[in-house]
Amino acid sequence: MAKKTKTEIDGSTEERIKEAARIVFTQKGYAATRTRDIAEKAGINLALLNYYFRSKEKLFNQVMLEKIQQLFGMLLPVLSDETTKLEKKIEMVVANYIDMLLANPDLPLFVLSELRGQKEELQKVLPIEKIIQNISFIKQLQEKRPDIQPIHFLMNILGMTVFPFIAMPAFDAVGIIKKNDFEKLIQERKALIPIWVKAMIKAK
Amino acid sequence: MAKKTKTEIDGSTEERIKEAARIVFTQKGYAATRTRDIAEKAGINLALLNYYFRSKEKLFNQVMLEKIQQLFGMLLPVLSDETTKLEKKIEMVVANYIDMLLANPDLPLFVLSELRGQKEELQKVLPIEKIIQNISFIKQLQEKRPDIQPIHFLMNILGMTVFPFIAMPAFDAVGIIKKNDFEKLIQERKALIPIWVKAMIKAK
DNA sequence: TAAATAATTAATCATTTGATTAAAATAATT
DNA sequence: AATTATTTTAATCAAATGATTAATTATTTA
Repeated sequence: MAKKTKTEIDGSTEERIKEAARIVFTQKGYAATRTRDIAEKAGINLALLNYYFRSKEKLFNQVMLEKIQQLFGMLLPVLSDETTKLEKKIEMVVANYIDMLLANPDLPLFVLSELRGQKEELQKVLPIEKIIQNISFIKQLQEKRPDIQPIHFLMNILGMTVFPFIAMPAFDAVGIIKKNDFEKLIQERKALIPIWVKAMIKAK
Repeated sequence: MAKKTKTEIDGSTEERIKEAARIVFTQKGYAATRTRDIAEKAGINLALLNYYFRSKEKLFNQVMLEKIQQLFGMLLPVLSDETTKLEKKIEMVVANYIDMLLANPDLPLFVLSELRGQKEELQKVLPIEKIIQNISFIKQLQEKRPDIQPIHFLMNILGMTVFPFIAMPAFDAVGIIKKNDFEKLIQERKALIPIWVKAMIKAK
């Protein structure tokens, strides 16, 4: 932790470094990111980065934890709400998630690819054991379809929602989808995915 | 291209380097890969790598082209076959794709995350413009559901099939899924995804 | 205002890393 | 066998890069 003082409590320097780090890390990944790039983007001297964050890895871990929270954190509140019924939950999760992803299109690819690298510190900090157990979403699915593992439907929702954002750079690089059409496509999916998920829950 | 001679036509040295490169690049990504790692894994002197492939980037491009082919190449033959009807195509694509992915679990995350980096050479080599147009799969979908863009269903199939492999490292790092359960889950999906896709094509 | 603390910078280190070179070992050709 | 060409290695280079240090500037505090 950097020592706090009035000058940077308002977030000026430390926060500017972190914001630059968010952008560069997310765009290029940990290994391809140079601390000099972050410093330049933040408009500060390279030494300041180490002054505030000690090392590239420490800075990365802070950013990464945020990003993991951002990517997974939204799911629990909705999925574990006891008062909302299954169909409504599906609609809410998909709509919320798509909105978040449209605001952070390269978030999933960043988090999922960096998690492959197994930064030790990170996997401990996640209390996701509860996520799978306590959330009522799982129970609701089990009631409707006791013959199919609930995790399947969760993967289907996430897959259909998140995959387009993961594949977008590839599709874009190849010219399948023009940047502009993408958002339109995604907006359509916001309405369609809940319909599809409900259909597949019923499907025999 | 390296000069060919009897000794390495059988693939000994050059192929051993390439095979090591496939493994290391796929596991760690381009930026995090050190040519020394590849050399060590191949059991050869570092200079040999440059002797055969000139540079890290040239070696990577060769591997990457293979991997792209591996990831996308399988789709066209099945999807564009005029004689196979839609339902059968869905079953075949899912089954073939899952088998391929089980044999190459980190292929999608590797290709999709590296494609984000926009290596110029690569995107030109792909004649995927035809893929979207000529394949009869698209037409078959349009006949059944003229009210929905066919690309949606393609994304659903790919998303439900590929996403588990992309999210697996994350789920694994967090302990959601034990390595062993994963393959069982995937095998279940081989039968389930076609059922789900057919259901969502009918869904109104 | 003076002293002390914090923030910032320029210069520099030490390591890593992709790549090259020159020589040695191996294989092919005559 | 002698010569030539190819393959392989050890040693080294040069650039990139994460990090540190010592000095300078700005801010806070007494």
